[in-house]
Amino acid sequence: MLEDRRLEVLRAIVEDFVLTNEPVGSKALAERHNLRVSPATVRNDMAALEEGGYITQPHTSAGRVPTDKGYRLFVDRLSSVKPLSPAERRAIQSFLEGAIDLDDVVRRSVRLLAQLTRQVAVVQYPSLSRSSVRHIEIVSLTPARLLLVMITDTGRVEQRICEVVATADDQIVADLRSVLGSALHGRRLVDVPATIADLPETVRLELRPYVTTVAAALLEALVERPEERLALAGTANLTRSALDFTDTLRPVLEALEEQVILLKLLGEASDPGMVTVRIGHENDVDALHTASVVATGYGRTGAALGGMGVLGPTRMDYPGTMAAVYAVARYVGDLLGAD
Amino acid sequence: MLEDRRLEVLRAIVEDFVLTNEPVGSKALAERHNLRVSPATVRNDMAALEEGGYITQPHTSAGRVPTDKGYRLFVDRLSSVKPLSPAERRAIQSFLEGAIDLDDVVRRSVRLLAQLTRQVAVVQYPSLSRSSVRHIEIVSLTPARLLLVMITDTGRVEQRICEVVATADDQIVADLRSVLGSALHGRRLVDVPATIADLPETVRLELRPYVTTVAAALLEALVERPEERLALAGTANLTRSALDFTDTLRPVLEALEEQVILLKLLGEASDPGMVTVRIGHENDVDALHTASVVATGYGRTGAALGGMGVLGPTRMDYPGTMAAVYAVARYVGDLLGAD
DNA sequence: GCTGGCACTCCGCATCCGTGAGTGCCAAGT
DNA sequence: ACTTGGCACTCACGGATGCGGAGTGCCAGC
Repeated sequence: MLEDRRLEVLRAIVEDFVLTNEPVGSKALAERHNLRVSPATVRNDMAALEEGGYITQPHTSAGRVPTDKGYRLFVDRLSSVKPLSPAERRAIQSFLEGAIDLDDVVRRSVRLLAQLTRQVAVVQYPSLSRSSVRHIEIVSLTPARLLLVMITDTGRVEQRICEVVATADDQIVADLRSVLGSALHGRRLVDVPATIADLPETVRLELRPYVTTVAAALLEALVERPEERLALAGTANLTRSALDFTDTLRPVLEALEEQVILLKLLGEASDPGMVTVRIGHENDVDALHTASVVATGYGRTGAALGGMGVLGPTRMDYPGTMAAVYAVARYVGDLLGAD
Repeated sequence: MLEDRRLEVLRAIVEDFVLTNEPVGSKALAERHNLRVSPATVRNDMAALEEGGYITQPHTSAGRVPTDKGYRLFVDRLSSVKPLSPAERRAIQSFLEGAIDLDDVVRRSVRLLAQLTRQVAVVQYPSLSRSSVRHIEIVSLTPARLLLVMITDTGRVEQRICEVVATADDQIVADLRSVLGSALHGRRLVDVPATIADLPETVRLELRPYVTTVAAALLEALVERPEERLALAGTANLTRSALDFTDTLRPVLEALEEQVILLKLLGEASDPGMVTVRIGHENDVDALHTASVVATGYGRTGAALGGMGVLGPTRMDYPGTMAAVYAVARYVGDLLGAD
């Protein structure tokens, strides 16, 4: 009973603080939420919560503010999923359905997410390593220069130019195409290196050097570029919450320019259907110690195509944000999965 | 003689203000730059310059600050081109030479530009409309679904999925490929619509519906997407100069998310070898009235592949920025032109 | 037309309350 | 064992005040 009320107080603090961005005091709390107890009682509970490290006061005799730990408890135990309104769902659907290709899907998703949450949104392109080869094309640009184009089942197109030692005539290019095509078609990208390793030995002698070179180029493309692509939107939303420049905003903007960091944020949360939240110091990147990340994966359960999520101040509407991220990820997953 | 000194004073004001970000007064000016006249004289000149609208004072009895008009005069008549140091040139070259493909070139350029200028950098991908077709590929995904891939001479790859009414067997796909390939190979993209308009009539009856559909899809891809791609970097640099949030930074960040706006900024300055500067209110976008844009085109003179540039506060090191933009554009142009 | 001198303006900074919101603690009530 | 009202205390915030200094405009003299 007592414990229950304390949690209720914490929830009230979080909700009020998220709403007003001002430290919340005992009196206002007792009034606005019908806690049916006096401010004095609330004060006692607050003292206990502060003792436990869930809230803190910016300075003596100011209201209380949730700590990272407080938000964590809120997210884990106190927040109920806030379903989107039918209007929102329809908006998502219709907005995404207008997309004409993969690029467009990703760009639309990221903008949508940024608008819905009023935060910074990040969407990862379908991961190469998790998709498989739909088609391989080889085009000769000049006799000694080949262009390899690889198309994945998610619609991603990767290209790479490759120099061959001797000139390759049309027959050779055609042969190369068929050799690679039949060897790789349908393979998952992670399996490609193993598959092409001993490919040269299986072809006639004349073709061997070409296959070797092309295989090497392909390998290089796959290794040198586990580089996943990302789309970003809504950075302007950062100005909504950040209060000072050099301490808060700059480091975050800098972090957002680092693909590696962003990928890390998304990567650890890649299970579709499961929205993960990382709050403040739970982010191991220093620059993001005052930020929270709400992320999930999209695609088939157990085999995510990529991740998406939003980043905002710890003071954030978690239920709403989580709902939005979840919903968009689902739609995008359906859209790309159906292909 | 008199006129000369006034200009010299203006230059000194601009240089000092860019350096210190503080209104500059007559005394400091007379000391730091060897003008060989007394502060009082400088004051007279300043009064004249203010009269002419080149400088202004934030409040009575503060130093002077250049106006947009003042910067304009400075850029047009007072700034000498500041050549990059050999070290910088080498850095640019080696940094760009590591690029492995078009995407990489663009990404590297934009980061490089942001670092060199410490501003926000924008680079446009080689414009579709100005490049020509190197190769067209058609892949059948499912019998009724074709994937069109178009590769341009700048290395850009555009793709589009296309549904055909009846199923297309391998023979048909091969025919389609050869018809389109021979019709379009080497054509400039702007000429493609005209070329494919009457293509259906030239092929055997059986093939006609397919050609019609595919041609329509291609057209759609070209029309619906004059959409040029852009890369952006260095937004964190905005925090260096902007002083308040909602009035300065937010609108700029918002503007930066609008492709259309960015393209406009670059588009008007697309002549390679010619660096254009747009200062403050010369930008017709309201949000950028306190910003300056330094831009140029890259590629062959008279036939630019795309634009690139940086955006920063009007209080900016114009000579240095212009030199950097110019240099990077040249290298990128060479790199892509050589292909 | 340049220069020194002088009075003037006004920003920035520090200082100084007064106010009020909010707290912690305690003693009394249930 | 909780809850409650009362009370003294703390401290950020905002407005008022005062001061120093940088910078200006103007004028008279060189």
